Amino acid sequence: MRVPVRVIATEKLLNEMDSEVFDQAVNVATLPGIQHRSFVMPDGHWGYGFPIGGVAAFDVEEGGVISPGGIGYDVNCGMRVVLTNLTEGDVRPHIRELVNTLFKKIPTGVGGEGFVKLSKQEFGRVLEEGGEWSVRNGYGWKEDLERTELRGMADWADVSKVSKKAIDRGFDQIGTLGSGNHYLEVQVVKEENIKYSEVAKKWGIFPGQVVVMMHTGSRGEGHQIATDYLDLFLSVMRSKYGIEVSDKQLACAPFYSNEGQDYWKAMACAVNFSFANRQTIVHRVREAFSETFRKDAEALGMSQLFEIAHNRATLERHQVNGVTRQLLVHRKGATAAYYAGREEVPAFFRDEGSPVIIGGSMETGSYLLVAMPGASETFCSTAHGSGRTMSRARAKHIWRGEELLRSMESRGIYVRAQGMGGVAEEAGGAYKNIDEVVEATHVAGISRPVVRLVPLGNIKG
DNA sequence: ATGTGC
Repeated sequence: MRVPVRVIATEKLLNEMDSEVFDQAVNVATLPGIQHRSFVMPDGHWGYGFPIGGVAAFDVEEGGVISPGGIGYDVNCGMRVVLTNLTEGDVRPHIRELVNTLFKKIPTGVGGEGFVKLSKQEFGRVLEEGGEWSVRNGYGWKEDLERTELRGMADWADVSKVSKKAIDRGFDQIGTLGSGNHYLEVQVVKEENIKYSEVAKKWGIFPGQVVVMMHTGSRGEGHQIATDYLDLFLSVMRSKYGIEVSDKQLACAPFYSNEGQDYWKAMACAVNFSFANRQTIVHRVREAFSETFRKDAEALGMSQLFEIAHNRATLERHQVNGVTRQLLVHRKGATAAYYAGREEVPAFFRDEGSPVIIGGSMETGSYLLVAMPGASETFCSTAHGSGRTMSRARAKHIWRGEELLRSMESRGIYVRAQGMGGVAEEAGGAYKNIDEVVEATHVAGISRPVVRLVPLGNIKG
């Protein structure tokens, strides 16, 4: 091990973690160029190579590596929140119509095709321009970009580093949600769930308000790019760069190598795909609300609060032992928490720090938080979700999709899903207690809860 | 996560 491992958790969460998490965090701590600590966030669980909830930063000037396993197959998977000026009283009577309209307008499920029809050449521009492309083509508002990480565009993207296969998989998937734990949810702000009213008010959040949250990523595009470069790194890692790893799933290459740079530029294309994807979905969400409530999206106050990813590597400056270094921070199932004073904080949030979006299960709710200065310890990182407590197979054994839908509807949550198996897999009971995860990040001083959001309606794959 | 596994 080149650095120690640090797990951020309460005792209960620590006891719930599978033992593979610790083995994996130890493996990560052996990789070339790693700095300070190999971290696990409180929602950590077993993943491909690196744990989900893993954070590792590599000094790129000192032979530090880039590793697809530290980023995840779903490159730049992330969260976006759009506000409305509607209240629970406005929306509840129309929730079925609203959710059905959303379900019709936003394709869900594996292999779902979007409504955006493009030539493969034009698709290259999507991969290089991300959310900028979407907004320029009428999918979203210019000000959405001011409230998106990196302004919705990783500007180092180079489409020539992306395989034809990846292009073929991605070019018809813009504006699609996907499957698994990806979802789009209509949520409500209950007065008693506002935890930090000063910041909530500044962000335009009020008691009774309805907001929209989504969780999706780079679909087949990012998956293929990750697959392509995992293969490439495996073939050169030992022979060309002499890097020995304890687990093949930790395939990596020096950041400043031909292969490392090619993946860095291809990864940015997957990042841009996911920005364009979520941006285009926001456009459809506004259309669905407009149709249901017979008002323009502007009149419905549908401005974007924020969007932030939890599966990416980013070049950032951090202090290590009092020296500022250029680090490649890998966050896999970990949200960036840029506290006030960091250059990454968008202008609107400069005084309080960046929002953090932590998605929970469709039964239990989600959180908005704000980054805290203690995140300087974790390379500006915090948790990203609840974290599963059991396999999808086990969840399907315990719950029946149809039954769960009926039970949720009786509790005021209307869900539309592509398949009933997927519903059972995502049962609230298959996840850790999100309140506990959030509390662990607060106690650690890395992020502070602003509001807990509870579901009214949800669409999923 | 994924045109879901070999």
